[in-house]
Amino acid sequence: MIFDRPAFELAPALIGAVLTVRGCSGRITETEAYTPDDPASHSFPGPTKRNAAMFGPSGCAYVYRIYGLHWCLNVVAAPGHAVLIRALEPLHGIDTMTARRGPGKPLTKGPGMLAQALGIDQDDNGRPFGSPTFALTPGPPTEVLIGSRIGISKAVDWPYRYGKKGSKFLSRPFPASFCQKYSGG
DNA sequence: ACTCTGATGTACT
DNA sequence: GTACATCAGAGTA
Repeated sequence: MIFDRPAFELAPALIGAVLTVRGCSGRITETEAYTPDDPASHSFPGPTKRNAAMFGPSGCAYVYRIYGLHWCLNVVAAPGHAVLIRALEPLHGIDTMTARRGPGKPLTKGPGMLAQALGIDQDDNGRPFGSPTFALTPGPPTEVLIGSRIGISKAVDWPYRYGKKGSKFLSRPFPASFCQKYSGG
């Protein structure tokens, strides 16, 4: 898995990859790309205390708090680039994830939900992927849908949202999207 | 199915 | 003071 490349290349390549966090894992079904020239990106103003991990080594986590309540998990790509993990298909540790989320609640169909399900918080900011307990492993080639990003107010039309075609584990459907096949790596 | 709104911390003007 | 890369619950239909 090559992390040191633009986020709009890493983001589709992560669709189908397996994310493992301390015994819980899931197949990535939805991502978004954020780049330094993107007004919606935390890296747009340049390095700050919050976004420091985005300018650190590739292949590490960038974790931030959103709306005072939730954590969001990104994968650092090239410097100033990051990929937001927005949804997963749960694979292992489902009982643990259910305990963290609460019975009957969706586990991982949104960035805040999956961070809670996986137990992600501030302590994971800057942590490198590549240990047995914190890993990102490539998946098979996958058909990837492309659309515009969710929950932002700037650069609304940039086609930087990516999803696994046909997946039921998406935060929202992809309306009338492009579809392209990516090799999972 | 949908729309509306409250909750809450932090970075920024 | 304002703006968030959000979610859950209540209300309407």
